[in-house]
Amino acid sequence: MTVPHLTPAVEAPTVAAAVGALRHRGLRLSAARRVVLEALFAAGRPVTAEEIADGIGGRVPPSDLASVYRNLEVLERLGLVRHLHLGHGPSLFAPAGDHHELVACERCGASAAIAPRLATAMRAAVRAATGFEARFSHLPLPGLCPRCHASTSMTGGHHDVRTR
Amino acid sequence: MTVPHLTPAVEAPTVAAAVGALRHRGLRLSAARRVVLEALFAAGRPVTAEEIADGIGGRVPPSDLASVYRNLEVLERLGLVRHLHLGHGPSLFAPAGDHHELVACERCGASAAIAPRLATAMRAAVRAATGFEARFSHLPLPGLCPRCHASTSMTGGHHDVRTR
DNA sequence: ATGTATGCAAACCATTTGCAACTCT
DNA sequence: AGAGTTGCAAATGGTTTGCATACAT
Repeated sequence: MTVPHLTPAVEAPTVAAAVGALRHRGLRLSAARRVVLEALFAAGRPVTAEEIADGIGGRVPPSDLASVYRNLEVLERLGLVRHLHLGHGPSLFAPAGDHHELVACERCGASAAIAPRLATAMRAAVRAATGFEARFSHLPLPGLCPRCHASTSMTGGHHDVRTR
Repeated sequence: MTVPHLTPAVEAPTVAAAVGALRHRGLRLSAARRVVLEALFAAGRPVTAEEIADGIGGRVPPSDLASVYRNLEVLERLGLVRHLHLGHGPSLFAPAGDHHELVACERCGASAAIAPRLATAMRAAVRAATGFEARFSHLPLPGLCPRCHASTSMTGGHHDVRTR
């Protein structure tokens, strides 16, 4: 899977930003909260709330799923986290650091960044044609990754398959 | 209860196509099945399974939700129906007749068709830039309708708001 | 007659909420 | 001290499944 942002093992900027934003709103940096942040950065790719609660494969301590959701919501409101949908399956969460616009595979979830120039061009074209303002950050531009597209072609044209 | 509804002009081709496809697969055209088809066409817009079960505002007889889902799945497998997602909220179902590519508002669900020419151009651009094959039929191209975009601007730049 | 489809209830998954206990600041 | 948080359990909303009955062919 292509992940648009390489996140080094830096916890500092994350927690630093979090502390500032949290304090500024009279909120606390609790242990559980920090773990959610760490999990998001440790994963290095968009992850589900459940993956975070499970501890990202042992890289961070496991925590309560309900609290994970609550903290993700808080962090998202603060602009530190964002979530995105792929159509089927649970929402994915990622650090908000880099607001990439993405194209994602409907079938396997792989994603790739869309160059700002291209995103802007498409936005203009869509605006001119429909009046809508296209955005590919919350909901990615949908499509099929090269591999899935290839396998679709091989199998011969077939209808969508629910992958849940 | 028998609801004596007037058959809209569009029912004929629908049911005709359905009968053919169903029979061809050894499936039956039951009353409940026909009602789902009629509901889809009577609605004139993508609708939720629940709306269909509720009878599309009295225009078709209400039916069991589980059966509606089962029938939608059958009809979709036959290529008579398709479903699409808007990110939040339930899936929407529509007749598969016209395979429009759509742009949909993330906030209010409004949608508009994307001209084939534009869709093709974007597909080519995305393919060249990312290798992905863009598709806007199952998952629409995401964005904001003119109204929601305007209200967003007025309110001053703010983060996504969950509208569920 | 016979395999399909239906209706109802129960199960499921992702997510949210109520609430008493707890802990940052 | 006291508001913000947590963990656990229970509630939600959307969708699926088990099963005995009813129906299309």
